[in-house]
Amino acid sequence: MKTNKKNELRKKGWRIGGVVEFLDLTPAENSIIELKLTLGRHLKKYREKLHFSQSQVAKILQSSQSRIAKMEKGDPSVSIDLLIKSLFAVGVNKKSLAQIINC
Amino acid sequence: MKTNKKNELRKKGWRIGGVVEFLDLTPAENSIIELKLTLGRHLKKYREKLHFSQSQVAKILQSSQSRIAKMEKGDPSVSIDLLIKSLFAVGVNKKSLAQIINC
DNA sequence: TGCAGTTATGTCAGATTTGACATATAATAT
DNA sequence: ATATTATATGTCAAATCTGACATAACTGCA
Repeated sequence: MKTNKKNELRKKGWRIGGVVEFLDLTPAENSIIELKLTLGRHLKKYREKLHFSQSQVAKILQSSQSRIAKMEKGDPSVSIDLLIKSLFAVGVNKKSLAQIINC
Repeated sequence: MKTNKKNELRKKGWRIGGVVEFLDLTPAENSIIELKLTLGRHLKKYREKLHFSQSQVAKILQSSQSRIAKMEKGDPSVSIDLLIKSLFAVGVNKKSLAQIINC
């Protein structure tokens, strides 16, 4: 992984786990981070397609505007669980989730 | 949702959230539970294909045998995060993850 | 410009998830 | 039958994630 890419992630708050701070991410770690970013991007896409604000989506999800923002921005404090729950809640089904993940 | 199906889930420890204990799950809630069960089943499938024991996989994942068992059994204490991390760690890629989810 | 609506970022107490452990049960071999 | 190895289940302290809140930054618009 290129160092500037890693710095970009670090800037976003990603802690590149403990001892391996200065080593490359494993493929699995990479995939997880990529996946979160992808899911967040698509959440935003769906929300915008529905012409909803983050606050409106937050209400539907019983969450908060700030958390929606974090999801869409790929904040490391957000779990894949929450991202997938949110996508389902805005009407994404298994099939489209699979497409999102595959891309 | 059929009552006996719901009892089956309840037996496994699923709490059918608070007030709606006696109501059907929302489609989103349903999808999440289904997804966890699917991911767990496939984790087991991959592990067995590799001829690994749960303990061996646990070591790779820096987890524990009991948590692997819980993942494979669809225990409600397991997150989608952990399931997906585990699948990646045993060699599943985005494409096959998408296939798993879609099925 | 100032204002209203929206999104971004930081913080934190409470909730959830975690690995680890003990121990039970199941499967397999000798 | 009884070791051995594998899997299942319950518990819990520590780690992580959550909604909520404050507040900053951005966006368009009168």
